Amino acid sequence: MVQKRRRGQQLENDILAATLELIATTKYEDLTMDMIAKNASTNKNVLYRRWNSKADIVLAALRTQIGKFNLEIPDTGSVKKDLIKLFDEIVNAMSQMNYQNMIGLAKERLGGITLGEYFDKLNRDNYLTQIVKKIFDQARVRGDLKAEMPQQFYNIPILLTLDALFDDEPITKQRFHNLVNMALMPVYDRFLK
Amino acid sequence: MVQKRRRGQQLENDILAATLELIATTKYEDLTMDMIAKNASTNKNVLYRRWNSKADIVLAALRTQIGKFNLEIPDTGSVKKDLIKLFDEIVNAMSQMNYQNMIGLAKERLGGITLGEYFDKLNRDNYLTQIVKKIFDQARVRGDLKAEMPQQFYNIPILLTLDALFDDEPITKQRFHNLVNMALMPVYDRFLK
DNA sequence: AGGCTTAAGATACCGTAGTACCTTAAACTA
DNA sequence: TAGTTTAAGGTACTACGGTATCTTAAGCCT
Repeated sequence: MVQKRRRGQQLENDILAATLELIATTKYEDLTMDMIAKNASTNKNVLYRRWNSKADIVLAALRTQIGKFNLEIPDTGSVKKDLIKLFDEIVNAMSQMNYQNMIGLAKERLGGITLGEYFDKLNRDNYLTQIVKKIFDQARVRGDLKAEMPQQFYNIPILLTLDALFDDEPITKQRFHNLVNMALMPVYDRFLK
Repeated sequence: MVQKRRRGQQLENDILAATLELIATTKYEDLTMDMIAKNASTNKNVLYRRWNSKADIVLAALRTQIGKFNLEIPDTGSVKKDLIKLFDEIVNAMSQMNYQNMIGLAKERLGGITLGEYFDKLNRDNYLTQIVKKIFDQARVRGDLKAEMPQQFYNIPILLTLDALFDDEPITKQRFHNLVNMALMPVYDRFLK
């Protein structure tokens, strides 16, 4: 029985699903483009026609899952409470699904992405930073903003989160609460009424 | 005339010098281990006996230069002034030597190092973080420390510096002053008398 | 239905990081 | 000085990211 030839979005979805399937059991450095192609019953060329690199396809696959987390944009009326709620949701989301050991996985599996690739994306399409910006948009609408914050400051949460991921301490709500209270709010308070 | 066979430290120095020579004109991704080996008149095996990866050898080579900057540990009697002085020295050092375009170079040439490799080193042997720790050691000796700071907080300067390197704004003293005043001191003040 | 265009399938290829393995010079030991 | 150990030199190899090129199926247009 010959497999019907898939096209377009259908094929793309299948490839990302195949990538996710592999990344659940294989660390990033050990994951090969040929493995992805084979698991999706296709070949490397098809991958490279859609994505520019291994990092790209893996990030794309992970992003489909981040979407499923369906993180609400917190809107408690306070930037600090919004941030706490956001990180709580992240910790919750991580402990769900088959993401129990996601910290170790993220470390191992994202570890192979290069700094250039990473920082390139940081400002463009980083999910956490987008949410932080939205939290400040809400504050602006409420009139809670005293001054506009330099763009770079919106990156601080993801920088600290990433740094936290890569050291060997466990990721807990408490730890993020400390980050919010001791590292984020002291900085952000300056821009808030 | 046959080249005498070099050994030990002598060989190691030659290899790092050869690496630096190449990295001055070649971006990280385009630099090959064979190029380094050839330029040092040796072979890849010798490199891999001393360093574990291309990232390792390149970072080691760059570190020899950072050493030459001979950054003094600032000791002004105030953490804030120490940090300002430190970043001023860094900007000065960067504008010296043939480091005029070092920002672009660092971006291009370090961009190929992976996140894992980078964060792995961050806590272990990051030069900037070491200096920040020393600045706090001095504060501790002076009795200026109200409470011990979590380890992760010593990383904030290098994280912000790296993030600044990878966006497209020019690196200036003013920019670092803003970072110190608006992002670092609000966090650190909590631990200072 | 027949012809055309697009993109998937398949295979072969290149370059480089990293390894295996053997030879040989340098340094150490007696 | 002879013998031994250590590490450098040299060559060949593997594996994987990424590319080139050709064939062929799917979808579209008339």
